[in-house]
Amino acid sequence: MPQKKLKGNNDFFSRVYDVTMLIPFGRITSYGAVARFLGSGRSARMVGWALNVCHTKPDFIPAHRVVNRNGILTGKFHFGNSTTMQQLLENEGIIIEDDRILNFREKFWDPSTELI
DNA sequence: ATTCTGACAGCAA
DNA sequence: TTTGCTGCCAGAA
Repeated sequence: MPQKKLKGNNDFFSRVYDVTMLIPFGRITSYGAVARFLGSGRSARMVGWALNVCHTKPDFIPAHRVVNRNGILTGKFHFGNSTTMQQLLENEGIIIEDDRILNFREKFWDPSTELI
């Protein structure tokens, strides 16, 4: 069987995708929260980098549910149209105004707390 | 091997 | 309050 790049069992990216896909419908989280759950609390940039190439993955990654710590849709430009990310979130009941989630704290989902 | 970059976060001013 | 710099780690050239 082909040895696919054996970089450890699951590479960092796979974990990011796994956690991201576990985000419940209508909930959101932050890059830092995911990074912290993965072990490196200060590697939030890697989470964003992983989501940057999530389009190359066969599975659907709800990357629109991941925003920065301010609740701002910093990655909306990576969804093709700038309004796609906001549309997806609003479709899940998230209220967004001026690229910022209003009820961010209410909808926030921390994997290290909720996921156990 | 070295250098640059990145969908961030934290802190200083 | 906002702005800017720094740290962080993995991938691409």
